[in-house]
Amino acid sequence: MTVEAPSPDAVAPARLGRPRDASRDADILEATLEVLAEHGYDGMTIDMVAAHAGAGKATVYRRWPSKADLVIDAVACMKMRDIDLENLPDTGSLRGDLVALVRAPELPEAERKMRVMGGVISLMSREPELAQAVYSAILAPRITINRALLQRAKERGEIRQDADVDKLAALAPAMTAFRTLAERKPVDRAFLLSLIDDVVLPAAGVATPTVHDGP
Amino acid sequence: MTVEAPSPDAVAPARLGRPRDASRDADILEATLEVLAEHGYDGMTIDMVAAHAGAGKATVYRRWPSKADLVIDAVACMKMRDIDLENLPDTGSLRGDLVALVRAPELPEAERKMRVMGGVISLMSREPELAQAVYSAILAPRITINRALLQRAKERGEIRQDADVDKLAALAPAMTAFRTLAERKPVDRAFLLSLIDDVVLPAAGVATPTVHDGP
DNA sequence: AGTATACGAAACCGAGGAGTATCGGAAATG
DNA sequence: CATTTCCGATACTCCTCGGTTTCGTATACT
Repeated sequence: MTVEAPSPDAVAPARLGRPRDASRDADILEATLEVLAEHGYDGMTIDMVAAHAGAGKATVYRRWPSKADLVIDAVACMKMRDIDLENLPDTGSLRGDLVALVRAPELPEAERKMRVMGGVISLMSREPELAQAVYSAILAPRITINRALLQRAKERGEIRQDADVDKLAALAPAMTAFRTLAERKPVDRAFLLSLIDDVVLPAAGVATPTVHDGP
Repeated sequence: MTVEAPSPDAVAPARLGRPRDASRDADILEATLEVLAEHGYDGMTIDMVAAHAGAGKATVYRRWPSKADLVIDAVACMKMRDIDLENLPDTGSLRGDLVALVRAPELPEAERKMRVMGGVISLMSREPELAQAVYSAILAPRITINRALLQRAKERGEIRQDADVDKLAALAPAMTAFRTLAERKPVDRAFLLSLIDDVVLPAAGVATPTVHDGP
């Protein structure tokens, strides 16, 4: 994304003048997400973001050419703080794996992701790049993890062999988004556990749906 | 909602001058929904709505005091064209009832409802009246119908006695909204039938999940 | 006819926000 | 120390859009 200035020595950019403070980038992106989650794309102004980041407007526009570019970048940069597919939970049972993904300290962050998505949803139709960023940063991580866990359970013979893994993998994210954005109710641990025990596991055809309350 | 002019004879308003053309109301509300579905709340301008309805801006503002009021009214007025709870389908089986609700000619209308909701989602947090209108006009009808059908199936002993009827009733609307707004894929008959057969019915614990293709 | 209002079209007003430019100061290079 | 660029702050331009008003015409009641 970043255009490199023409320099014969690519290793040492060695530009003139005061160098950019890289820490401002992260502050601005974080402020963007915060304002976005609270006010949505159109309710967010660059001044809000700058003030929230303790930065000047010029500092924002020196890094991103427009509001749209800033938002796309901010959304795309949410991707990282998630679980990598390498070390998934492996408790032996599908329920154990799913419950292991419900970690209380991450719930507010997950809920904010949903609110960010809500704040840009009406723009996604006209900005495919934004739609792509939302999908790969917010939706894909959870769906992909769920799919992997379900597929493993299927191969283990723990769930129905004709289970629709793709739909089941999207089930929890869909219900969570729905609850946050449409019903405007909180997504707490109880809701997620009930979702696992009363919807996902029964739909997957797990033999013994267990009682709530996890490890 | 309408304020009545002080008139001794309530039966005959008998106002002076040219009377309002009531047909403009419906045209403007319909135009509002159309523009809303395509551009979202902030992308929609009153001029767009007026042009789309073949009306003048003044005609709009003579009826609604502000853009927000117009949108709330337009959303609230979607409620009607839905099934009433009085004559639900009653085919004898839960699957039959659910499949009977999947009627091809109504799919585009249902999809537009979802896009309208998407265009307004970021505003629902700051406008409780709008959130209420969205819920009762778009979400509540489907959810309530599903809940009634599920409850009946439960009393019939067709589904698990410990099935979470409330969550199951919201399942299809949530997945449909998710598919339309987040995944941006079409909601066609095949998707809805697969949703019934591969997710809802298994989750409800129906004994024999049947093959796709309905009556 | 006379009056009062609704209609579509278009001009108009004012607020707010995206984006730019300027300023004094700070931090790097040479 | 000179130069160059970054920084936060702030003033400024330009344009869009919500909302109002005006105008010529149409349609009702009296």
